[in-house]
Amino acid sequence: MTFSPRTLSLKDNEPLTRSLVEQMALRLSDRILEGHYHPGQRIFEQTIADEFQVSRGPVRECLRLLEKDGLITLVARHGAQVTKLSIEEVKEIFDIRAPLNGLRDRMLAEDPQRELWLPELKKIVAELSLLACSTQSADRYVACVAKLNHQLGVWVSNQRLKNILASLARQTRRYSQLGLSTPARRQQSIQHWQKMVEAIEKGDGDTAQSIACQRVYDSRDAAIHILQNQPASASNDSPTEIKQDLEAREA
Amino acid sequence: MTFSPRTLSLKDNEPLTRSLVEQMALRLSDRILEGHYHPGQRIFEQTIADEFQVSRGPVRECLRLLEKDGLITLVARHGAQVTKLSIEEVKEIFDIRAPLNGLRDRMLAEDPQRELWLPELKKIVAELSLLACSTQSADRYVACVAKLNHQLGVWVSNQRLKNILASLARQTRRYSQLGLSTPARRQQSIQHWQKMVEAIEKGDGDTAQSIACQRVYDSRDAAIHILQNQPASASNDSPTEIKQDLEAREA
DNA sequence: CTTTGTATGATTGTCAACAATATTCTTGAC
DNA sequence: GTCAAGAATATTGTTGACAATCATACAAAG
Repeated sequence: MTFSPRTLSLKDNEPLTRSLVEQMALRLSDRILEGHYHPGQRIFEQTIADEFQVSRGPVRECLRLLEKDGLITLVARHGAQVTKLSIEEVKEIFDIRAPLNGLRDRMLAEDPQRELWLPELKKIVAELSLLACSTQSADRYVACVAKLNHQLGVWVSNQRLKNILASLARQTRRYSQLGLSTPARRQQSIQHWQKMVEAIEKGDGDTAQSIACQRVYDSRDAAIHILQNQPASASNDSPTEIKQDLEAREA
Repeated sequence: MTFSPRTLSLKDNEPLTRSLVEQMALRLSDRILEGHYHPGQRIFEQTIADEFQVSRGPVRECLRLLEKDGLITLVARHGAQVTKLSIEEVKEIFDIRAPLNGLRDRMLAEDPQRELWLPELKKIVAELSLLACSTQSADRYVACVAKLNHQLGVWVSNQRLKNILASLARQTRRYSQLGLSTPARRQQSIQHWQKMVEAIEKGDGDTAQSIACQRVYDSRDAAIHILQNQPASASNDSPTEIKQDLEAREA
């Protein structure tokens, strides 16, 4: 049991530059984002430890990381549960994303070396335009927007900005999808992106910033509108989450 | 040893709503911010554990928290050291603070209930004006600005924004002080604050936002200017920090 | 029928010991 | 004197066990 647990208890092909705890955090956050756990569901240390064939120590550190990332909520002497955001909290996060996306896109528009990555950007936006026309490809459109945002993060020089934006995007992933569920919204979205490319090409930071800001506010409003009309997915207020406890246990 | 370690190993008067780990994180970050540890200094788990009279388990969780807060840097299989920021990194953080402070002050200016806290705000700004005139009270001026920023955080409704801003402010605390070291800069600073109060009183979100943004950029430029002319405090590039290791061990 | 107290199990919080790795020190050759 | 290899030490990574706390179920009293 004790021979080289770091390489054995997880996928061997993953790089060892990341610690065991960080690898677990990555895989756990994937599970949460893919909907394997649902909001409000409790997460038990021993369960996770068994699944990863690790003791509870590293699991606890891992949960601290996920808490700081906003994906789970830790209550002292009660444990962890997948973060369940109220409509107000979703709005809060989008409100923060707006000016930060504005900053990012301004920096990109004012990047002296933007010629290096502009072709790649145009390619993705073109791909996006095709998907936007199709009426039934909401998932693929969302995936492409995610890819686009990821690439923009790669090209931006401010590493901390990149990390904060990635964290906020993760926290609102499921709600961003909501905002792009109608073809009309996707049309609006693609127009924003096209104008963004223009602004970046011209080096117009002001325009790029305001477009980015507006784009986030539009997703915010669309998401909130849907959430308010379908309160089932965000208003389950049973205080103790008993059913979900049982689900977690029988798994 | 085992009788109620949670209340015994730390100050008894602290509230128990916070876990032991969070209490330690608070006290450790205080130490870092007060300069008890200097940038680049290594932090050993066992040393901290001994000082707080706990085992290394909680200390490790605590260090994970501080890492996410940017106060320490964790390297796998090497340990923790107090984060040492390059000039570029300091600039990065200020660049993020600018639009977020802008958002905060816009939200404050557009708060329908701002009448409730405006008098208190005016009082602090008045206090600041007095300190700005005095030529030798840099420390007290900095402290007052910190109090002001803290209060603004209390009044803003977006909890996440408040937390992110607080974290970024902590990371740049020692550099913000640098930016306010000259009386001229303090004069510039107080003028910004006075215009801010006006804008908030009028409910002028646009102006409040742009003033806040400019205020951060001014501190950024002042801090960077000083850092570039006094590179001693940020360019100690000895890779292993040997001397500081020794200091830490003999303590 | 509701409520209160109690017992029981489940879960988190902490610890001390061990394993694995990194660092420092010593020794020796050149 | 400088460098390299190996030993010794220091430090981090992980574990299993125990203590403290929480939640639930159940019984008894009102």
